[in-house]
Amino acid sequence: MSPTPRRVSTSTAVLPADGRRQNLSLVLQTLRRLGPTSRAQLAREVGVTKVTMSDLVAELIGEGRVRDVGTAEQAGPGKPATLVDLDRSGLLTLAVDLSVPARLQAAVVDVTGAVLHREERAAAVDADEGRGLDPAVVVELVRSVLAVAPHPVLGIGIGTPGLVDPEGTVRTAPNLGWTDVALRALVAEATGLPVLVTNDSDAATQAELSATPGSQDLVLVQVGRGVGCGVVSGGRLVRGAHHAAGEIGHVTVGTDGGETCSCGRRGCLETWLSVPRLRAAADAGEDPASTESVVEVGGHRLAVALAPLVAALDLSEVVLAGPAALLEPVVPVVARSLADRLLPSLDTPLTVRLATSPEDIVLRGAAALVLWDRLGVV
Amino acid sequence: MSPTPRRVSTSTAVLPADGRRQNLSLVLQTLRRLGPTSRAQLAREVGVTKVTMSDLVAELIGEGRVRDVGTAEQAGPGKPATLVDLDRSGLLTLAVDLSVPARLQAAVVDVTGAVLHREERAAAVDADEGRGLDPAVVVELVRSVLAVAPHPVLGIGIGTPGLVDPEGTVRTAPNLGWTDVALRALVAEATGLPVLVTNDSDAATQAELSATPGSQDLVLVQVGRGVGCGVVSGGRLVRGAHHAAGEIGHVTVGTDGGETCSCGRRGCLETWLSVPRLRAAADAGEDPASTESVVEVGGHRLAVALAPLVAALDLSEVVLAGPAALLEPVVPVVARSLADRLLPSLDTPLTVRLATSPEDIVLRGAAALVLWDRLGVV
DNA sequence: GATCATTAGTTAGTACCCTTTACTAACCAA
DNA sequence: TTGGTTAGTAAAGGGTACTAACTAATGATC
Repeated sequence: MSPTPRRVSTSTAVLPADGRRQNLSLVLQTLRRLGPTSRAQLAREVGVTKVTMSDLVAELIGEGRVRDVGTAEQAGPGKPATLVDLDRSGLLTLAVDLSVPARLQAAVVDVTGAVLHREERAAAVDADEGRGLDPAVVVELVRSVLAVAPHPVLGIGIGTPGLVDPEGTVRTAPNLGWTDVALRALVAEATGLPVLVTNDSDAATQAELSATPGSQDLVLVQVGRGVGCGVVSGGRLVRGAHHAAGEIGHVTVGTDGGETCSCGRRGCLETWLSVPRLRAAADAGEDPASTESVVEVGGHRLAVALAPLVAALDLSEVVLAGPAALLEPVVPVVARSLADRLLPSLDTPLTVRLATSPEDIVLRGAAALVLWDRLGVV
Repeated sequence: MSPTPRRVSTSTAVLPADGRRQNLSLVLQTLRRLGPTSRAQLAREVGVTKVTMSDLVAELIGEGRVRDVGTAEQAGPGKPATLVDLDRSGLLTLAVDLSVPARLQAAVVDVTGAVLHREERAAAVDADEGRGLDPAVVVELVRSVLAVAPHPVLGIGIGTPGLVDPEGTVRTAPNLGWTDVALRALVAEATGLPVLVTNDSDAATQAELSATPGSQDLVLVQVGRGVGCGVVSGGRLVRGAHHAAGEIGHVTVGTDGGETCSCGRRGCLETWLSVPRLRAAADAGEDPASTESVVEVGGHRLAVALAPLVAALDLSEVVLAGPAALLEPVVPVVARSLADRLLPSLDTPLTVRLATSPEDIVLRGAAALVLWDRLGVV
């Protein structure tokens, strides 16, 4: 009766060529999802005719993005299918993780998220003494990895702490001692490649999103020296009015005071929960089950902060990322406190869990963002 | 260096006809934004050639959506423009507001949001006695207004309390005593028109969004018997994993207890802030400036709940909707408490304000949703 | 073993959408 | 009057995806 028309949100006109590119991206996404597939099957999945799909596939084969992988084993009557698949060796990206200054990383990542080659640098950053990270170190690291990359890479993705504007300029990054560093422009000029710069929490969230494609509404909380998060609503990563979405580390939590924070106020989320705090408690052999323990208090306060977010956005998942051993005992605390503070959901209940694979989560997310930007592949 | 390609998020193929429809919608949106405009100007705004724009406009004129409104006064050299504009009289919708059972409303609304004709019904609902609202009342009300509508209407938009699924079935609406009422199907069958059913807070948020098109990231908090909200992130209304986004009334606020709520738990947002509570305090002549006043406490608790949301989504506006006289003193309290609990923004600070025009906000929002669904006009 | 049904993929022709190019119409200014 | 500028239309062309009809290859059935 009211068939909601397929309509997109653009501010500019859609030309036939735009539709074509969209459909090409859709083919790549479908191949990534299904693996080797026949043209006929692809046509059914994407919703075009076999004729059009043959044409689309031919174009992608011509670009080297897709290749023929032989015929399928027979299953039922009819001509056996000739399968095509992503040319996975040709979809490499260079990913950079600046989230830990003492361990700057760059790596060649393939389309599955596997790290093929990695290099690291240690940078000594002391923001208090005005000694920030020299961007030239990043450029050198990128050049070094690029020199040994097996194929030309599709682009460069960089996950960095701090606030990043859409132009790829790092507006402020206290952890790196940066203010208004035009990182994208710098690396792009040095390499001549497309460069994407993103906040590290956003990159991690993108990695999680790629790993669990079913999730459309989740928050990923990254616990490190501080606390940041990435929010996915309706399958889209939230950017925010000032590109500062996810900055929850200095939100006051609770209505009963708290410790004084480095920002000068009291009761910030970071004063309740952080890796240094959890590690100190673990090293001291504190009992995590005790009601007053760091794990108990930190998980509870995180839930207090997340509850309004979960309710207002109707999220289905809360994901914790960071040192797995330290965070694992926090998960049930958060789950319990959230359940205490929210109306139970009618359908599937809220899931609270650790990130599926915390290793290299920023690197993989940065790579995924490049793939998405260049190919429309998630 | 990295020109992010125009790409849309669909799961199905984009055909040229889809692009055409998108472009037609874009013309209507642009006309709504600019008012009477020449074809040449439209072509520049939308990003197609004059030729294509003439064709698009001709099609819209043929459909009766757009009409010629004479030539412009001369301004500079060249042939004077022949202006076209939305045929505003032909873009009527029927909007229904079920948010207050004692005052069910239906109205004919034009494209500017003006209410042309209105009817009301009073329904006595007592959920505790199992006496819910008879959906036939809604159907009768719609029929009655439809009978006197000056033109055929584009569609019917209904704002209702409760949880609404994408099929237009009201899953649960305690205020109406409803469970699984297939409202869309009922009204559509009775009228033969396209029907859209939405949560009332979402409709209100849509109305606010239409009124202030610049805002892309905001939360609208509707305070009534309970508290609900609508969240807009990146210009899109958030739906949530279970179509239950915005249900913040029963989130526990604070870490220091609170009154017992109708839901059985303690410290829910609704126990701190609601219209009955504010009205009782106002009637009792309580001093709103007192630290312990209902206004002070309610505003503070709302800020406690909103702070993590504002930070995580990097919202730029918090809008309060409801009885203006009661809410007006709450605004500065919320603003102050939010500022206390958040890091100050680098750029434009957070705005806290009342809804631009609280009258008929649900009706206008429901109408806006119909326009959006049918025409792609915001 | 021949025929039929079924499925994969291609070829040929068609319809639609937007563009480029070229034109007319209408106005101002010198 | 002539030149310049802008609005709008006409005709032709290229890109995109469609339908219809075909070939190819296989299993099932008689």
